[in-house]
Amino acid sequence: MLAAQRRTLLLDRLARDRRVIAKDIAAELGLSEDSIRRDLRDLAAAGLCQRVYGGALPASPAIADYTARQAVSVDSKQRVAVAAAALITPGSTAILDGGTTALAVAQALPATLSATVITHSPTVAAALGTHPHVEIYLLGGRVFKHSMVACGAAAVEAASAVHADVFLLGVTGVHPDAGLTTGDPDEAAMKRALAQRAADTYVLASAEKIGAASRFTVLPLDAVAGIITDAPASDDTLDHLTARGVPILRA
Amino acid sequence: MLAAQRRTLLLDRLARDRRVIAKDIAAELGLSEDSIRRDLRDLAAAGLCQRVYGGALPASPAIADYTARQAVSVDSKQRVAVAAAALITPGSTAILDGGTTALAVAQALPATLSATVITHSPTVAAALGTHPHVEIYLLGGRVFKHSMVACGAAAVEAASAVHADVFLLGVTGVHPDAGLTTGDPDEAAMKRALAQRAADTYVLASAEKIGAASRFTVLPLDAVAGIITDAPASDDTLDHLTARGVPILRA
DNA sequence: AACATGGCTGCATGATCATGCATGTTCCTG
DNA sequence: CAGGAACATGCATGATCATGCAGCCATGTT
Repeated sequence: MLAAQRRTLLLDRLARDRRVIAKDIAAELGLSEDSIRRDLRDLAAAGLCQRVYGGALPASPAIADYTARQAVSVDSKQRVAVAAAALITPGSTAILDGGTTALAVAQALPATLSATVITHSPTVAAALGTHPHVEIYLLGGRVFKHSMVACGAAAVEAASAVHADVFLLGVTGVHPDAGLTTGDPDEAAMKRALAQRAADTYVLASAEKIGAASRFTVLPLDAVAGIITDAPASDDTLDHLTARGVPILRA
Repeated sequence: MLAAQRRTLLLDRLARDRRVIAKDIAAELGLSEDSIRRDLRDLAAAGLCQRVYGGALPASPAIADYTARQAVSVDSKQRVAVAAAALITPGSTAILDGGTTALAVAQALPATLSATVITHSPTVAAALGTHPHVEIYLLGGRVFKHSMVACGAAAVEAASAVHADVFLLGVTGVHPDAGLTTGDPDEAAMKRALAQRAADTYVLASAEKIGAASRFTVLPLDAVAGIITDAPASDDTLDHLTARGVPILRA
């Protein structure tokens, strides 16, 4: 782990847990507390966190949000993202959903990839800006702040004009009965509209999503071409899904 | 392996793993760490990655925007941005252009601002994500990579559906004869369409833009409500503009 | 064929940085 | 107020870095 990565890890934890304890992080990373303290001191000097006795607190909600975008490497989402990125083949057209996992997919695309990516997420589009050979098509509309995606009637309308080979769909739950779910009705409608515009829909489902269900159904399970997950092979929910004929792609 | 191939390999690894460690890559490719370091140094200079102690990290979109292009006149843009941010008043609706100066405006908005911002730049929209009370409306279309804004027929069409109080327009040149200019015809058309949708258009023009002219005219000088600049008060070009009745707002 | 040029590479050098430990200080808790 | 935990600081060590230099190779020129 690079020292610079450790700092983003600290900011990430800060955003997630709303606090950081120097001793715990030192033990977790196998470093001396001195190094962690030095990091926290420097981050505080840069205004990125607030130093307190025993650890640190977030500097402000805005900063915490900003840093949360820079996810740290080898975690569950990253594995799923790398596997999903392989589905966007050179020359193809893909629809990329919003959310943190889809953002990780955008960042995991090889820098040399030549393809067309359609997205309703400004964050994803911004991340794709560093890929010189990726054509970006942005779907506009009212931006739903929680997940930073364009939703609503205008966005659905804009989606109706596109066609793609694959749609990489992010959800908050994959459940044997409830199907694929998310937390907002407008978001669900937008995802549903996007699924209709692609030949194949693949679901991005890091391990914690498997077996979970949110309030609004996006699609039934049999409407997708595959579910990409890093959940362990012995997962009961996955066995149910496999029994129903839903292809599981191991990340 | 050619040196150029090695660089693309580094960028791909960076996308896949979210980091690169100089020592590991050197061992893997059978090269000295010096060569890898040289590569990373050059890639960082090109804005394609971020050099850190021990290796490199991916360049974040915002950073790529700033470093790759005008790392110059950052202070100048910042002053203009702060002055322009004051034009987006609480409760109003503003159209915010793309480009680095407009991005600076987005970042200069107070965190407590309650307003509606319409933009065709995914980068600007992403930056506004941290403002909890700013309603974001995204205009979609094909994204023009150089300045990261949606352009083309679909974007112009989407623009026709909105209405705003002010439009903060970014240009590359403000010239007494050529008027307000930019470097791309589609971009110019999009900016023109946006100007029609706002009651007042203000131009973001940091000092180096004054007196410059690019190839495509966006608007004549008398079509705008004001030009926001930090150019010195004794500037000849500004005197010409003032003589023609164009209001100058000092940043 | 002989030579010059320029890019790429590896090595050596001194500088810089990250880290852990020791020391003395400050802070929290009971 | 006492004990212990957390802290800042200085220092030693090893890793990493920038720079300059020399060798190698491909290319183009005489």
